[in-house]
Amino acid sequence: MGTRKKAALEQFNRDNILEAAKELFELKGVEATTMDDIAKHADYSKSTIYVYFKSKEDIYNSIVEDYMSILTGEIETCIDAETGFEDSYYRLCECLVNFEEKYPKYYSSLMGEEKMTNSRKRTDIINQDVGRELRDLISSLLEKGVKHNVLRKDIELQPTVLYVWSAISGIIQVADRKRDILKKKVNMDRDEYLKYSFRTFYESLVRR
Amino acid sequence: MGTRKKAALEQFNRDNILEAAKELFELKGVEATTMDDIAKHADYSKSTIYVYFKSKEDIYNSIVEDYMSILTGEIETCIDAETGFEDSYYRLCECLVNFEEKYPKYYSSLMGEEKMTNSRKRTDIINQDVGRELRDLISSLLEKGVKHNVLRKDIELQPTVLYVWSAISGIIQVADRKRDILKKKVNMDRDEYLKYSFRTFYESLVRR
DNA sequence: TATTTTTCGTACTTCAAGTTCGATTATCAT
DNA sequence: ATGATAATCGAACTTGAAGTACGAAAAATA
Repeated sequence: MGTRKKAALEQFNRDNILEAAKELFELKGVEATTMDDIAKHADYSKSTIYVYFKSKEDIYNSIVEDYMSILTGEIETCIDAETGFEDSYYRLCECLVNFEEKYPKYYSSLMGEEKMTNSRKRTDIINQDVGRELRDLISSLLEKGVKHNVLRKDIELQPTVLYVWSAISGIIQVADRKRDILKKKVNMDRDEYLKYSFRTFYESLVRR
Repeated sequence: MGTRKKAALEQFNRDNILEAAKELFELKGVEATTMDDIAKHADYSKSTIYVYFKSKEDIYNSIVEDYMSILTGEIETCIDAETGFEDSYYRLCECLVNFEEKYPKYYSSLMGEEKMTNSRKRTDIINQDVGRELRDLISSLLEKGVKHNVLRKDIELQPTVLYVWSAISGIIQVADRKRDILKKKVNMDRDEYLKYSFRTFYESLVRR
């Protein structure tokens, strides 16, 4: 078999397995899904699974990487749009919110939490490859703000990239986890709260 | 034995076990610590451990609750101090930073992340008991701001409690996890970055 | 058809959580 | 002190899942 076809076939198998795993993770949760489950559902023998992935964590990480590039793509279209700073900012927020709604299971992994295991070995892919793209995107968002002269003059670009990222993702996380409290104590639904928070946060960035 | 003495003894045993578990969790990580390890190190038989705690997760959660009340206490002294809004705000930030430095292993659990397991059953204790205290403390911080007329007039108290909490904890989390990037790309050490972020964020709250 | 590669199936190993239960030891009430 | 009650021990056991081993079967290739 040509190496070309062979590689494609390998990719096909990997994708099948990942697809099956995604479905099960979604359905029963990551912990509750066993390698036997995945094998059965993907229609491979367990041995074959272990040919393509060296561990369950390996599978999980591959899925996270997939989602990471999807998210990066979506953010790119938000920020690259031909609009001003304010509009792009809100689009970015919206994009992250939508993503968190669609893939709550993966959101925290993507936002830089530990991977599956509690081991301290942090995979560098997110921090260095795809993460890089993200930082560049936010950086170009901020540059819009500079160009249109709406950013506060004392804003420094590089640290603000991380600052914006961390605050927005923190806000979304809490909005998800404290739904009850939002409802009961704050008397707001999640969307209202998010809108309010993003708007308030916006004020920390722009001239008034 | 009087029920009084008996209860005290039970507490004593529980505390011993928790103490041993804390040490091992610190030393080798939570996942890597087995129940046998804990039993041996605490000098009880495994059966006895299971008399006092129904699972490893139970132990972990108890430890988290301990730290939660420690943290709440520390925040209380920060905010109750006889100082103005700005000062209390920075004290709160500092307090959280210190805590994250001292107990990085527990920080994310305290901040509302999932517990040990990936199960969706969220323990309500944090959300309803101790979490309540925290929200009250931040609420009283904000009231200081209102009283001294430094808060923006369009700030609504209740949602802002969560807003402040989520942004601050997000900032600290990222500052910890992206140390490398801070150093290499932003050219700032963690403390500088935190100072910068807290100051910038402060601007989203106050009149200018 | 012969050879090599991939997949399969089954049984195995390992490891840790949690259980069982009879034996042992400590506590207490009389 | 002694017999009853309760707490602890220890050691073997069960369960469940990750990951491995390996020969048999099937598929692709030459």
